[in-house]
Amino acid sequence: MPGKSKQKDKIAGKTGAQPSVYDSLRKKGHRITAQRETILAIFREQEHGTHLSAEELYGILLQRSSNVSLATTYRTLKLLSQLGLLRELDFAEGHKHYELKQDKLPHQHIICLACNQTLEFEDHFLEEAGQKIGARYNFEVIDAQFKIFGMCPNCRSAQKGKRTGMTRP
Amino acid sequence: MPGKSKQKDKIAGKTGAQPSVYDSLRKKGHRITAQRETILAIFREQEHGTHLSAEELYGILLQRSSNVSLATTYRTLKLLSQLGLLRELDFAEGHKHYELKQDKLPHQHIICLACNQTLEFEDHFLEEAGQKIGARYNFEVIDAQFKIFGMCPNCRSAQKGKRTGMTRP
DNA sequence: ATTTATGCAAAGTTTTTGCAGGTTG
DNA sequence: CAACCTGCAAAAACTTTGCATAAAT
Repeated sequence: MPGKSKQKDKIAGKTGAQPSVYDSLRKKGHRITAQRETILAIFREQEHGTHLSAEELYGILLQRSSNVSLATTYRTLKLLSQLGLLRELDFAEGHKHYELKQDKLPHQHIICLACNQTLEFEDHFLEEAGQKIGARYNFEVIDAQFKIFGMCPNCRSAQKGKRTGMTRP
Repeated sequence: MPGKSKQKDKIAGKTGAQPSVYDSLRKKGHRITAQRETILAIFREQEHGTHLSAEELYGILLQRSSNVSLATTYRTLKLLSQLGLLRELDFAEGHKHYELKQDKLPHQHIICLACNQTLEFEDHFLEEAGQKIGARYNFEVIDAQFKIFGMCPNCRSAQKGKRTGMTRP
């Protein structure tokens, strides 16, 4: 279990962010920078379940004239994922996606291998299972992901009777 | 200039390949080639649960003087995964891993984000859950993967002090 | 004979890194 | 101020692709 040191430090959040985020950063000697705050803010603005790729996030940053470089975008995504603030998702598309890690409403994904469509579904049991299994191996669980890969109804019928190769979107 | 001698790879035969594999290939008009057989044979020789990256597999192919190119290695891994003969695994390391898909002894993974060590655990419940959830969305389930990302006992204590160590091998 | 697969090398994507100069605590 | 972070561009890591030839059905 992570040490829940709920320090009542009145860390004045610059953007009204949850103190836990700052704790997570500082805990390991990382610093709070404008770039990191901007990126976190963008994730918080997204609808629950929205996931962004590094390029997509960078695109949003550009739109806002945020002076965050692509390199920093990647560095930040990696760092925040390792701190457990973001979830790193891989849908076998050749690049990763990231979403805000939320304690409530955990969800999992079902991915169509033909059209890359992803659906989300909730399942509390899986969350618990992840914690339990992690504990069994003495791991500190950062994220548990259940992914179902398959063919969506559309692509299934599209390929029926065909002997075509695979389509690459 | 490359007077390629015949693709005289040891063609299956003694590997006791299951007919279902050939069916899977032929079903969609794919062909059975020496390269594909060699690659499948290598996977069958691995211990249950062993997963190989494209480069690792290519390394093995080179060791055996199998004239399978890296391009074909990639193409074959992708094809076999799409046919459901291999499982494509992504451990957030920047490259994918593949393992033989086996109907019995399904297993899942727990991955250390610091040292990339992976452990396997069996859980039949998760397999069933994947099928059930897939059915709910009318998906044809090709693979269901449950992955737990975290910090292994070793890395947990190593980081207690200060190190941010997140080096890549 | 026709269609599919392979090898090669070049090109494509996605992600990482070295450094000098800014920033944070 | 010392440690940490960032931007930039170059480079690395990984994967895909065009095309001529080879092989499977």
